[in-house]
Amino acid sequence: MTTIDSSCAIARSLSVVGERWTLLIMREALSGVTRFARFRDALCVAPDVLTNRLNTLVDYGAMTREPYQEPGSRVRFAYALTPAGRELVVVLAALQQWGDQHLPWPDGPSILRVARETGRPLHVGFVDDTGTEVGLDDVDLVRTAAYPSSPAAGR
Amino acid sequence: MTTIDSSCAIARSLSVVGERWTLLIMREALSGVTRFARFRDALCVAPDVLTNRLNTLVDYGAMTREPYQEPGSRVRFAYALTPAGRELVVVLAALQQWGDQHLPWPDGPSILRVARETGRPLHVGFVDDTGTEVGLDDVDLVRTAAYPSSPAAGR
DNA sequence: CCTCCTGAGTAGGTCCGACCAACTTAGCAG
DNA sequence: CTGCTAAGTTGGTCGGACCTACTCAGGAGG
Repeated sequence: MTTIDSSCAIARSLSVVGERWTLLIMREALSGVTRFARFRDALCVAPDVLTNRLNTLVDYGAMTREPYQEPGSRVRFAYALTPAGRELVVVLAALQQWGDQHLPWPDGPSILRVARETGRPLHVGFVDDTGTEVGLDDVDLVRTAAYPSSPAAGR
Repeated sequence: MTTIDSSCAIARSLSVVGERWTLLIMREALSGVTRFARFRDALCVAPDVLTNRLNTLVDYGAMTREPYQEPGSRVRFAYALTPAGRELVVVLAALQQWGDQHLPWPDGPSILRVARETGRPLHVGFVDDTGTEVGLDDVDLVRTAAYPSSPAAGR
């Protein structure tokens, strides 16, 4: 996936988070995991692949790699989400919502999205600049002048 | 990706749409593409890979494969989005929004999301059951009883 | 009739990346 | 000085992505 230079924002995002394991790594990170071995053990992902994915996440600003030192231990490295990385919760929640609806699981959802303040259930949707929600059928994707006219340029 | 039987809805969704090309195929489908050759030419994807991806999308209910016949031509097949497939616009828009914000492109966004009725710009976000938007920091992901306790079960 | 063209794939070979297991390196604990 | 652990690196295998060429069916044109 070397399409980071695509004019399509979807393709650019996918070049960062579209490889295998990456979004599952972000799921773990959002639930508080920061260390290499915990990612590896939680996901059973091969260490070389994990190294690779963490590096691209750091390279593109979704995570930071920072040394830390627990008392009585040597310096180690922690992977922390950046604000940009934290915003991927929208993508993850959208995938989760889709999976819950269209690929249901006998026991029901294993994770719910609720508002921290009110406890109300949440869903992911489209909102306009006045804060009112808009249904999927009212969403229009319009091309700007930046849209490429040549074929295959949207790759 | 044979994790369609995961208890995690994110992992299940990714087993359907998480492979390379799949979400780009859905992007084309959402902009009206229905035929094999048009997908292939728009994305420059290898035909065997395209066959494979279209089949899994059909298998899991995101698309249908239906024969059609243009006058003066033999029967061919069209790939059409199902309602479930159309709902993936939320995932695509979330990826697009993230890419526009964090991996910007010199010419600016090539596609905008606007409300069909009002023309107002749209973004993807969390909405509660009263229709009010909730900021990312107010989103809480809570585990239900269906959440697996064994390690690596969330894969 | 024979040939060409087009749409929708299938088939064969190459190569890269995921996977697995073993090894490494650095520091602390006993 | 021997283990133990965290955080990787390295080497080999194998499946899937990739590219090219081929197939197959039905018009259209000559």
